[in-house]
Amino acid sequence: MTTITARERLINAAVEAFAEKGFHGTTTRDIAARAGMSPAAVYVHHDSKESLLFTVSLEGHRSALDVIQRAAASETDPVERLRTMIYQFSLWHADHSRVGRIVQYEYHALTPEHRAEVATIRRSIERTMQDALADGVDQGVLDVDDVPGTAFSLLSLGVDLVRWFEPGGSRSGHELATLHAELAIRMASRR
Amino acid sequence: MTTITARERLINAAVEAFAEKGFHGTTTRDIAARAGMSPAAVYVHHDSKESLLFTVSLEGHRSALDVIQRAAASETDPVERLRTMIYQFSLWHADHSRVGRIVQYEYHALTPEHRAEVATIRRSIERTMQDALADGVDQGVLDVDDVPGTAFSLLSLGVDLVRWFEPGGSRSGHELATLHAELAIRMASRR
DNA sequence: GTCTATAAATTGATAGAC
DNA sequence: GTCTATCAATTTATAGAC
Repeated sequence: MTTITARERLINAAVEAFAEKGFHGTTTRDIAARAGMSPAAVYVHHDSKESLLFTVSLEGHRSALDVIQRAAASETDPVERLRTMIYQFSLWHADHSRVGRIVQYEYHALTPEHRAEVATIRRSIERTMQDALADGVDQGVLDVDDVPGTAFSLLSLGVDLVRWFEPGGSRSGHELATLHAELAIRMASRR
Repeated sequence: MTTITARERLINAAVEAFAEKGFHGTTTRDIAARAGMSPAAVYVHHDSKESLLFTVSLEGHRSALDVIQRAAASETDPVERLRTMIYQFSLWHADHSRVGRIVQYEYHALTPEHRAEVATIRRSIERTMQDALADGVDQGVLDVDDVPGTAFSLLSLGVDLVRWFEPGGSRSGHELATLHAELAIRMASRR
């Protein structure tokens, strides 16, 4: 049995609210109401509105990094590894589109210190993607002129999902992730 | 000689502020200060903070649509047309990254009526891209399984630039747009 | 740990003098 | 068309009772 603490209820409410209205468009009253609590209850469990954002953003960044690192480690063939990495990264953004929106779009609302902390995770994600491309080029299986630029572009496919993706829409996350993986291989494989 | 009206000064100030802090994170006092005016002066030239956003967003959407439509009309060969469309669309997002950020990320801050108006422009952009792909497939020059999905993915390359692009950074808009155009051809051309 | 009540500051927008 | 002054509402966060 999973017990949901008041602290977690507030985090879930913050995810909903921040994803829907953005950090600055969300009031602490709104978060409290979504969690079924009074405005004052927020501050019993969290220091500030920004610390609530940081909690969500940090957890989201860690989860996205974990997904792409696991995918990178799961395959040895560079082409299949690329396919899995892009599939999983895009699928994560579809399956966690609300958290993903907060991760990607509320980055500037973090304090400088908190922003610096998630920035290191972002760099790890980018490096993981670049390393996978560079290794495929070294093995003579991939053909990538501009490794950093192509890595960014591949990640953009997943990232940009959160701008418009709605669960229950006409396309499933699996469908979009499969398309992205296919496009990624065309972008990076030898022809 | 170009005369800049007070109204335009306020629009430029709003572009800066909205791109930097988002619509809800920007105060009308901030906009006024950037334009070198008192807070009250804003309302002499614009009805509300949201109408300032709408002015910027509408003009931005129209400009982006214009760029991709001109590019589509400038070439007849489907491959070269695709290259030009993606090059120009990505270049526009790099050259207008602040307006682009407002176009893409402050869409939900518009009133429902204003949002509906820019939504029709968005659909035109997507249709222009889809038509170009479908025509190339018909001519047997492009190979695209999922035309709507691929069109979205191609546009994502340019759109996602505005999330991180800074003028004067290590990569020029031309460089990125050239890369995107090359990747687009690999994604959509017959192999 | 929850609430009601409220402080203290900020916000979008307006009034009215010049 | 600009300003100073200000209103009315809202905001983040806290105080203190239970």
